[in-house]
Amino acid sequence: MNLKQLSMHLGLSPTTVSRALNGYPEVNERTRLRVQQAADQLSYRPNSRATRLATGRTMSIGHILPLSSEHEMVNPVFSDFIAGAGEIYSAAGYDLSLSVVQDEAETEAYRSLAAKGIVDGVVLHGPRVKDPRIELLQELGIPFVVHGRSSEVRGTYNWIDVNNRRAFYRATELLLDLGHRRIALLNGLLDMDFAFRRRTGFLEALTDRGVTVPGSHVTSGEMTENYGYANACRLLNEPEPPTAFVVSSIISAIGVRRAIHEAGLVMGRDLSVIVHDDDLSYFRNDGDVPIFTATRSSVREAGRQCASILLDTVAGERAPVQRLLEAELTLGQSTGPAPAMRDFMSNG
Amino acid sequence: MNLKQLSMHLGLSPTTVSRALNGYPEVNERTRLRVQQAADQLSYRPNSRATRLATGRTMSIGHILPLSSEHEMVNPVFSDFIAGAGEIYSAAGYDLSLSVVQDEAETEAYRSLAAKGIVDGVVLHGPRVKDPRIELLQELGIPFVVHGRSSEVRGTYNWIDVNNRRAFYRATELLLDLGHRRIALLNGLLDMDFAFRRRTGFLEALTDRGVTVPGSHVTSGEMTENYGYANACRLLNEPEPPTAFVVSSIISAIGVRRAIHEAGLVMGRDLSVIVHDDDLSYFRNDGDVPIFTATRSSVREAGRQCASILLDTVAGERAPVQRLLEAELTLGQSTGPAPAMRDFMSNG
DNA sequence: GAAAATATTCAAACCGCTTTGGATGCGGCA
DNA sequence: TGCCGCATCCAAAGCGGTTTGAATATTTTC
Repeated sequence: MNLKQLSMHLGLSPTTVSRALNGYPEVNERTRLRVQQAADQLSYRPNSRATRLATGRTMSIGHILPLSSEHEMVNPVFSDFIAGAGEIYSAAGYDLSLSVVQDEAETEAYRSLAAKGIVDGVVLHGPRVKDPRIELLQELGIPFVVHGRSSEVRGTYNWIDVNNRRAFYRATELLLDLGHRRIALLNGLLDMDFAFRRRTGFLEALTDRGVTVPGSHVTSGEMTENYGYANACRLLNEPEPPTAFVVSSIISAIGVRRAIHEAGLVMGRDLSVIVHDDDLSYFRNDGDVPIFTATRSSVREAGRQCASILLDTVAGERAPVQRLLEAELTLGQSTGPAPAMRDFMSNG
Repeated sequence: MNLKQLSMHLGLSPTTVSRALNGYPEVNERTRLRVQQAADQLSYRPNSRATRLATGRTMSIGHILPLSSEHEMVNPVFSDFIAGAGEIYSAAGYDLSLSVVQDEAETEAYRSLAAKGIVDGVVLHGPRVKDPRIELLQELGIPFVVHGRSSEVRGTYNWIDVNNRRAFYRATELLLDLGHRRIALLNGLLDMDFAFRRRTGFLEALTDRGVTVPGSHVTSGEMTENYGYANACRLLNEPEPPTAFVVSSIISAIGVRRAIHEAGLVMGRDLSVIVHDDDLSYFRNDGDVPIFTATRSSVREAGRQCASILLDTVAGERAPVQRLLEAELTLGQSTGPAPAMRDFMSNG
């Protein structure tokens, strides 16, 4: 059932039927009703290939999921982000077009998305500290929004980010307040903007209190469980091991917990851990007292907000939106006073 | 730059240019070269909206990510699956169109995908024991492939599945061989086909050895970390707690491990755990001796295979493909002889 | 009651590509 | 020389919608 058939069936011109269904004012209300009913009954749905060609818009948003050839990890945050964004897209009648791309081909992927006209806008994931893709997208003139931002890129563009610096500043501060002085950071890859900012927050908090930590206590890598485990093991075996960890991902934190247990220690008593919690749906760090003390910010909500910003931009909204979400610092079971201080307190 | 402009620039007709670029034989080799070069140089890319309308094919595959309103979890396996499938799609020049849909709207989503012609084929995720979507897709006549299968749906269709029954049979068997008699199953939601089959395998192994377990030891739910934790806690507090767990997901198994630790017990000594390991990229259960003894089957590889089966089907391949992947049973640190047997052995 | 204004409908052009059904030109063959 | 076949190219008709510009009803206005 296509438009022509439907219009013949109704004894109307395609023009009128099209207008009736798309809510244009220049069609009689009674006619519109008749058309609407016939369309419902015959379950007519406009062929979107044709609509897209005619309107020049695709009603779909592109996401690029880069797969690094060296690091085999898929961003574990991706599916929850997509779930959030997808809600908004569906509600607005948009599709989501996902391209999985080897990262060396990413530039080409954007170029091609733009030129072939398969999307109306793009969400940029995992921005680097200096991310050339932003300028590329600007140059290509596609509406876009960045999930995160790129510290070393000038100019304004849409982005939405967690206040990573402040979150990690506060997390570190809390540990310092609890008496910890040897604090380690298990961070993401440093070329990622979020990791860079988290480290900045971490280091600033230490500096502001006049605390220094050895370089070996500040690590970065891909945030798998194994990464957390391996680094925690290494650090716990140092002559002067840290008494607290700040961990960039709950997944790595699980590895840290494993290392702590294996060392015969107790998390929250012998060692404190603060994680950044993206509020992933399969690992809810909630409950009466959450497992981990955490800086929490819902990645799903970020997805929702990204999507609506982008849809506004696609619809012609001019001024770029820059939105900084504050993470809440929630206390869980994984933090406590530094051992030394605890001894001091119980001795005194 | 569109086809018309390019053809004028070359002094050729659109027909010839189109044919030259698409490799049709009725164009002079010298001309083809000239066209090819001009296209490259001017970086002409056919507008895919137009191509899609003209050819009637979209070169894109649909995936539907159902979001349940009651269960808020996003399938944690999804992103790795997509990563695998996406590799194949990119290589074949296909896009991936993702719809995030509240599950009560899923039927409508398929209908609409088909009628509006936005995809050439569909991958069905998370099939139920009796899944009406399969018949729907057959009725709609869209090429599709199921990741998993639906036990109570007759007729043949493309599917690719892990041999869940056998995997769990073998896992249970191993535990029985190790002397365990009180074995609990922490399974996924029972209307999911994979969970149903896993339970079958589990129960069959017990029956074959004449072992019975109380109903409370066979649980099902959404496989979050909390689910594993809560149920393990409950079971460990029973008067006759299980000595071993079979767990359907590595994420839930992490919760189980947490419960075991909190109970002051040691996994692999006091309690054995076998998990099904989908080989997720952020939680590699490998290393010299993997953390968990596991039935392992890569979901990424399943994604690849699903994708190629579907592309073949879209290309006109007639016979439905049914492929059963065997999971490998890999020994890790989480299993050991049943405590009673250990005592027996050390006493003897 | 006629002219003007407004409401309603339609024919046809268009979006940018593919593809059908010729055209055109050229060499080979009888 | 005339005809045929082949290689090469092209005009035009789709694909199935939207949108412009104009035509036809229907009211409104005086």
